[in-house]
Amino acid sequence: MGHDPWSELRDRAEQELRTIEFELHLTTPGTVSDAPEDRGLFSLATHAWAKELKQSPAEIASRVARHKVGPPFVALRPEGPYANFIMEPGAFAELVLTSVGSLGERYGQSPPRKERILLEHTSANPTGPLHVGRARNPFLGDALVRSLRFVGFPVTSEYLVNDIGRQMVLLYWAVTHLPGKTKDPEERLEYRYVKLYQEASERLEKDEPLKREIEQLTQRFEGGDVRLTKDIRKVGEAILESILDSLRRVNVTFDSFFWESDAILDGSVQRVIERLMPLSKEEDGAHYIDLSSFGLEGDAAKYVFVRKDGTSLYTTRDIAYHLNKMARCDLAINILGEDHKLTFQRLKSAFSLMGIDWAPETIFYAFVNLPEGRMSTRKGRVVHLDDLIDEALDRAYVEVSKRRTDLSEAKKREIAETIGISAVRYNIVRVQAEKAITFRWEEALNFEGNSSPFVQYAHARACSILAKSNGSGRADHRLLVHPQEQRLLRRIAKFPSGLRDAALGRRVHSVAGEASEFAAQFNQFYRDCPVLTAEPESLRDARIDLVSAARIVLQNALECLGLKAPKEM
RNA sequence: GCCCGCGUAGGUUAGUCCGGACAGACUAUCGGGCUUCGGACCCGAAGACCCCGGUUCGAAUCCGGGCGCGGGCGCCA
Repeated sequence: MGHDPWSELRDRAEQELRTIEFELHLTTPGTVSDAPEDRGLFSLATHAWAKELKQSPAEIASRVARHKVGPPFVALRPEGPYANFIMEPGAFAELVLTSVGSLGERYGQSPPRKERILLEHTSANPTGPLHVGRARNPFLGDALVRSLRFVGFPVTSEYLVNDIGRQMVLLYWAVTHLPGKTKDPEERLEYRYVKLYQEASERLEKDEPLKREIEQLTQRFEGGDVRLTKDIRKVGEAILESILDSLRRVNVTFDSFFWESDAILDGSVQRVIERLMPLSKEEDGAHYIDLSSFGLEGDAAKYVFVRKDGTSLYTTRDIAYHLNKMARCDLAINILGEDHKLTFQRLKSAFSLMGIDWAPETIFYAFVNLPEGRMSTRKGRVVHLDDLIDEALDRAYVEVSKRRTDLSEAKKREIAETIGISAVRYNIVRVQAEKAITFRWEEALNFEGNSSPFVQYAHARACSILAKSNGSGRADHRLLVHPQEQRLLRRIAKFPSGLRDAALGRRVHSVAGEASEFAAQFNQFYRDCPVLTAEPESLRDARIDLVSAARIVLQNALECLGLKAPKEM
C-alpha cells in the first residue's frame, strides 16, 4: 500500500463493482461512495438498478451481497437498499498504519507534480496598513499555497506591488510636501503616511493647481522618468515593508514581488498599448476596447486603457502583468476581492480579443464587514490587522496564564503567540471564500469548539502521550478494533485524499473543517481508549502507533493552514 | 435597470460542483461527566434546508420564476 490508503481501497471496491455489473448483466453503471461511519468502508446504492432488474432496491442489495468479494474485503453486507463493503477491522488498522509508517511525517502528501503554479495573493496597494477585510486575502492565499505544495505542486507565491497610479503619486506628493503632524517615534510609518495621504486627498478636491501638479507628476512618471519613478517607489517600498512586517507576524511570506513600475520602465506597458491600439475606439483622445460582445453592457463594456493625456491605467498594466505571468507558469491562480469580478471579466475578454486563449484561475472572496457595515478607512470604520493580532495575543496570554501557572513568562508568551495568531487565521479561513463574514471580536478570537486551539490542543495532547511512551516495539495493529480506534483510523486513511481534493478544488475551508473533525475524533478515542496503561503490551504499543499517526495528521493539517502545531500549550 | 455571488437550527456554519441511508458541526440554552495518558475536553436534550413551480424512483443539491442580502457597472486601483 502506498501514500493514499483510502483511494487504493476505493479502487478495489470499484473493481468489484465492475464484476458485479458484469455478473448481473447490468447496463446502468453503479457508483461506489463512502459508507456512513460504522457501516463499512464503501457502499453501493442499488436504486438505479430497480427498473432494469424489476426488483426492489432492498432485494437487489441482498442479491448483490451474494457476490463473493475478494481481498481486502471480506463481505458485501446488505443494508436496506445498500450493499456495504466490509473489511476486517484488524486488517484495516494494519493497512492504514503501515501506510503511515512508510511515509512518516510526510503522510498526507501526494506524489510530486510537474505543473508550476504561480499564485498571486494579497497585492494590497502600498498606500496604507492592512485591515481585516483585506487580510482575508493573505490567509486564504497562504493556506492554499501551503496546501498545493503539500499535495505535490511546485508553487510560487507572488505579491503584485501597485506602485503606480494616481494614489501612489498623490501619496508621494503628500509625503514630500506635507509636514508630519506627530513626531511620535512609536507610530508606524504606514499610519503616519496614511494620515498625510488623507490630508492631501481632501485638499485635492478643491485645489486646482495641485490637481495639475499631480497630473504632471503622473505624466513624467509614466513617460519613463527614472529618477521620479525611483523616488515614488521608495515611498511604496517603505509602506510595503511595513505591510510585510504585519504579514510576517501571522506567518505569511512571499516568494516573489512584481513591481508595476518595472512594467512601465521595461516598455511592456507601452507594447500592450501598441498591441491594443488597432482593436480600440477613441473618445476625447482616450482609447478603449469595446467588450459588448462579451455579455457586457454600457460602461462595463468600455475598457479604457489609455487616458486622454496618454497615460496608462491599472487596466493596461494589469494586461502587461498577466502577459508576463503567463510566461512564467503552467497555471496561474489569483486571489481577489469580489469587487474585482468585473475587472477580471474584462481582462479575460480583452485577452480573448487579443487572440490569447489563457486566463488565470480566480478565487473571489467576499468582504469582511463590521456589524455597523463595510470597513472604510476613510470613515475610520476599520479594524487593522495589527490591532487584531495584538488583541489576539493579549487574550491568548490571559487564557494560557489561567491554565499554566507552572510555566515561565517567556514560555507563556510563546504559547500565547502560537495560539493567538492561529486562532485569528483559522477563524477567517474556516469559512468558504464566497461567503461574507461579519467581523465580531468574540468570534474572531474563539478558542474553543471549531477553532485552532481545539485542533492544537489535540496535537499537544498526542505529543504528551508520546513523550511518556518510550516507543512502541511490540505493536500488533490488528488489535485496534475498538469503534473509536476504527473511526480514528478511518479519518487517518482519508486524510491524503481529503487534502488533495481540498487543494484541487481550492477549498481551503474544508481542510479546516476536516482538521476540527479529526481533533474531535481524537478526543473521543482518548476518552474511551487508554493508551499508556493498555494491556497487553502489544495493544498498548499499537495504540501508541495510532496516536503517533494521528499526531502526524494533525500536524500536517495545521501546517497546510499555516498554523503551528505546539507540543504543549 | 443590467451583471455576478450568497440565502441551512436563536447566532456562526459543513454538505451544493458530481442528486441517494435519520442534513453534520460549533456557539448560545438546559442537564450530566475528573479513581485524568493535559477539562482549551467529553456525553445527553432541544433546535434548520428563503418561497413557488419543474425534472427524477429519489432534490438542501439540478432547471425555471420570485423574494431577501452582499458586490460591481470610473479616463480609480
